[in-house]
Amino acid sequence: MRQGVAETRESVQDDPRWARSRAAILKAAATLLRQEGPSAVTHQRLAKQAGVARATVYRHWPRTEALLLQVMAAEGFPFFQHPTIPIRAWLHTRLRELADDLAQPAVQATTLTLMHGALWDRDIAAQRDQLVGVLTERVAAALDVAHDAGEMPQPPDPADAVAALVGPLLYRTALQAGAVSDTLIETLVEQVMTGRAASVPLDRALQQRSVQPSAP
Amino acid sequence: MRQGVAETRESVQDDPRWARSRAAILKAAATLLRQEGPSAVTHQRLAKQAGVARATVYRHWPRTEALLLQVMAAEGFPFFQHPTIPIRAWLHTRLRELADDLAQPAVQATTLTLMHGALWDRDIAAQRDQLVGVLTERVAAALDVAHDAGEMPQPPDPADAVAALVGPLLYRTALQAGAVSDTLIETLVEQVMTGRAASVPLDRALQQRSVQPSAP
DNA sequence: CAAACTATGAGACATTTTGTCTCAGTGTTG
DNA sequence: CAACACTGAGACAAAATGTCTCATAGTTTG
Repeated sequence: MRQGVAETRESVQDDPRWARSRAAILKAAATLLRQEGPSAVTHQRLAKQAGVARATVYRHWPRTEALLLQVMAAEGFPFFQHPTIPIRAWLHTRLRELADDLAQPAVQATTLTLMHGALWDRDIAAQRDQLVGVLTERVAAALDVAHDAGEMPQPPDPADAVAALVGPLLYRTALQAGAVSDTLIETLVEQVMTGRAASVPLDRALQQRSVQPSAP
Repeated sequence: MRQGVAETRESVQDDPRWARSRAAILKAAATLLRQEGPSAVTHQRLAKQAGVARATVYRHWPRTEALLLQVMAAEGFPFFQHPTIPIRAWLHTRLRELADDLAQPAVQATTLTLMHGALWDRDIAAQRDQLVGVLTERVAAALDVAHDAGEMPQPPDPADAVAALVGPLLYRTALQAGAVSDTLIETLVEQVMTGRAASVPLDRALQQRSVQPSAP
């Protein structure tokens, strides 16, 4: 970028004009994604929405895919951190936070665009894998705490536990288009914490993990 | 359609040429969706892929959105039919079928496009609601059978049960990008059938059901 | 403060894509 | 065989896309 001249100061861009444009475009991208979906995130629409010139959008993000990825990555993931005992109560609170977050249209837009786009875009798939990895690690840590505290008989497979806890929230939010009740959360926590059913000796759950996108 | 002349024979189109073109375009749409995603499903790409003229694609589907919806609706939903006792075993087999289906790239493409597109397209949202409705009804029927057979202490809320059963499969398939193990299925079935945790007297689960798309 | 930078806005420009239309050719039906 | 209807090929205007130039103005440096 930057007027064709090679970068002078590393890759850090501290020019306030550049930062302003970047912020405006990012905000515009988030708005367009939320209101009309990824297909509305074009350089032309972005320029109009952000109040900048079309060329400026091209200078910042030659490819809109990278911009969309930036929007999805910007969210961060402040959930399931710092487990405390009893884990049941902690889990309930965290799942409630996540459910409230997933109730927001903007979050639904980024989450589903991430899941959807990962099927065909290698970079989006990497972003998705990273998010899933973080989430699994945090829940695994919490389950360890619970087991150490004697709150669980046998620690389940972390990946399975995350699927059993978060999967229903996703289903309720994205497919049933409804609110997550505290009753549902309570049921899920109790089910997972009780550690019902078979343990996982040779679990083939993640055997084909992290598949690459593109045509099969 | 049809050369500008008003429709002569209702809306049924039995001309073999028309049927051939339609089938070729539908097949092309499914292929493009699976391999490159919804953004690749344009009239131009469809024409090339289907081996028909561009004008023909416009004649059949002036809007590609309707075509995509057709592709997603064409799948049907042959799952969770005809419950038999014991429901545990029946549920296990049905969930295995669904998981195997969800493992296919083509099914992932249509399913996630349905969830994703429903956020901004009213028609897609309707299609999604219909799918969810059918699924919930079938599982509810199965749970009734289980309860009548004394297999379950207290019948859970059907919507919650579906979320608890199918949600994890979706999470494993679409986010963790992994295979669904029989162990996971067994765990899920056991958790739901045991009817652990609070019953659902005044469940607010689906209070904001079937929200309309478009900008918030 | 003044000069050297550097991102921006506005627009030109060629190219591609999109949507609509016409018309001759041909498969289909009666 | 004759009337009908869909298709393919292409023309066409409009819109979108990607790249470029240059004057202007905001920013940093001396």
